[in-house]
Amino acid sequence: MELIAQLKKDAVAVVNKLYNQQVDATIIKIDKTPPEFTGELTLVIFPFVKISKKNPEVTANEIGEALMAVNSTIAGFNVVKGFLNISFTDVYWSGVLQHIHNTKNYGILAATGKKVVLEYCGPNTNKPLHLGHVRNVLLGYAAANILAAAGHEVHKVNILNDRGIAICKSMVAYERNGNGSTPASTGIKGDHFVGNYYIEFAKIHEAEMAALIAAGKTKEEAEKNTPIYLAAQEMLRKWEAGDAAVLDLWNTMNSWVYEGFGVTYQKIGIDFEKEYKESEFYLHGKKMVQEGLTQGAFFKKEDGSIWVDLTSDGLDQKVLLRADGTSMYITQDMGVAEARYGDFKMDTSVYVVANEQDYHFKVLKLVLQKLGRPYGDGIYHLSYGMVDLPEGKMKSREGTVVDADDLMSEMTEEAKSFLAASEKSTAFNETEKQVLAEQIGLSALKYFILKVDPKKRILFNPKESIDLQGHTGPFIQYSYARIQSIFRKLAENGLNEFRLNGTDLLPAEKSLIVNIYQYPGVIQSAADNYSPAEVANYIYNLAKQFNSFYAEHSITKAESADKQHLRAIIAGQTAYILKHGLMLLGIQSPERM
RNA sequence: GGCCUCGUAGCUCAGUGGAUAGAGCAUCUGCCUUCUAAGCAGAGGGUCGCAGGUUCGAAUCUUGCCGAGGUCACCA
Repeated sequence: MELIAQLKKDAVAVVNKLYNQQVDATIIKIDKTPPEFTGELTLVIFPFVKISKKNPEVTANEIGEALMAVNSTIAGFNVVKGFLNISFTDVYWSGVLQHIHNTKNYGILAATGKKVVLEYCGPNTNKPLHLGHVRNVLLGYAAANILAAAGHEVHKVNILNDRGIAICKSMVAYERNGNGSTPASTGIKGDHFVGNYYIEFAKIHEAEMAALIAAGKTKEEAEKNTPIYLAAQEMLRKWEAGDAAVLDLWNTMNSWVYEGFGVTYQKIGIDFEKEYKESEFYLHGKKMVQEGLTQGAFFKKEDGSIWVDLTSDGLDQKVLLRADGTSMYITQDMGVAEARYGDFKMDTSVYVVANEQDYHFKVLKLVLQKLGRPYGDGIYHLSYGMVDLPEGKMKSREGTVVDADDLMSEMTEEAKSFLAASEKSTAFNETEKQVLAEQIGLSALKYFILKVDPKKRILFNPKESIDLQGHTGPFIQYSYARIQSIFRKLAENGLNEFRLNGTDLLPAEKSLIVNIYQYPGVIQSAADNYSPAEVANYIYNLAKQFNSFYAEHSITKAESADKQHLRAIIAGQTAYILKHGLMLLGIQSPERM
């Protein structure tokens, strides 16, 4: 990065001197030189032709000559149309490599002192996690890692939507048809067990609706008046009233769900520093609404409901508390945000939530700002596109929901059969094969999702399994594993330490160093943009570039000892970045595969 | 209808003011007595949704239109 900054400075000085001007750095445009041209950095000349009053080629040559005179790290330049392609010396790039080689934790940026709380996952406690949650948690976990690598102090938290009508539906169905069975007695994972009763509820509800419609009710009337729906509403009222038996069942069923979630979290490889339960904070949210009313930030309508007027912010009026005093969805988020600030005093609150809630988070931020909360300005909604199936949205009623646990198992099986079909299958014992298949299968799944820009929707076709070759996680893992194999071979010959001696670089060696040099900048940009996809695409390109190098140039049988050391260092740094980058994405790097 | 997001190769995606728009999958052709072929090298495949505007220069910024999705609930 300092390379570009220096070149920019030099360019400003040179242009001002050559053409007797006072230009500022904003008109300097420097890009990475595309691979089909010689050079590492390119200065775009077009902005200067008005000043120089000469054609682009002449201007470029003048500036190129002048730059060489002031900057001794520039080895040469070439001019193509309006572009000045600049090459730096092999000595310079060798020095860069040496510096990186000496840097502990290369890619980790200096501490910023900024505290970030990142909320992700946010499951409802009435059913297991599905593909949508998978994107959420992969994105959240990776974003948290990247923000931490960029120097922030990051705290990962979960929000459990543990109350409300949904869990009551599962509870009612369980009371009717559960017959005292438990996850333990049935051998069913807790979250799936409770989810089954949610499905059970839907079935009963549908049957009862049909009966009501047959008895002459409209669909809308029937929807709200089936005996089981009324029972769920009654259950919710009792819950809010603190009915002991209802609370007991609620606690029991939620504990089953949490146990199941824990297994899924572990399998997918995510964690939380703290979990907030909606049930514990929604009451505080109500107090905040009352406070806002007293302050005059909110207003009360005749029926007693409390509203916020956001029309001056380009939004509408929004109800915060119903006339009967019961809370809204937004109330819990207010309460949780307050509690969280008490816990962490964070500068930024990142909420990883799908883009269907864009409006909600605009409102939340404005409401907290109107309440004068110090954490209001720091609210950031990391909004991501939904995961769609070829038929459109996932619908539990149509059984098209892709279950998170099933999906992970399927990918593991996929990797397992790929391995079984390979001749290197014999190199691993059964336990190793199982571990490897999980690492590779999960890698394929995670990379498939993370390589896509978060804000774009993802199309997932369950019929076409996720690839294990090409632009995939396993490709990057494989590139890493092959480099490790090189180091095992070198170690067999007693070579464990490497140092740079000669400084001559082949173009392929130089361009790998240039690419390695980009890594901290990639982390910075990925953190600024909350985009793990930037890291994912960068490490893919690095792996691809290295694989190409690998096919052309041997390391164990390099032309000279100096070349062997140089390439070992390049390979070592490449492997380090691949592993580190994968780690940021929540993907493991097997040493052999 | 208002607002928001997206539209790039047959498919899945990169590319947010610079050069002849790039990868992967799929199709086709080569490469394993040489560090792991989950790899490498190459071929074909494009009106960057459409039309205007700004600019020396537009996939990128802007306006309009078309298409897809989301949202505008006293649901969460």
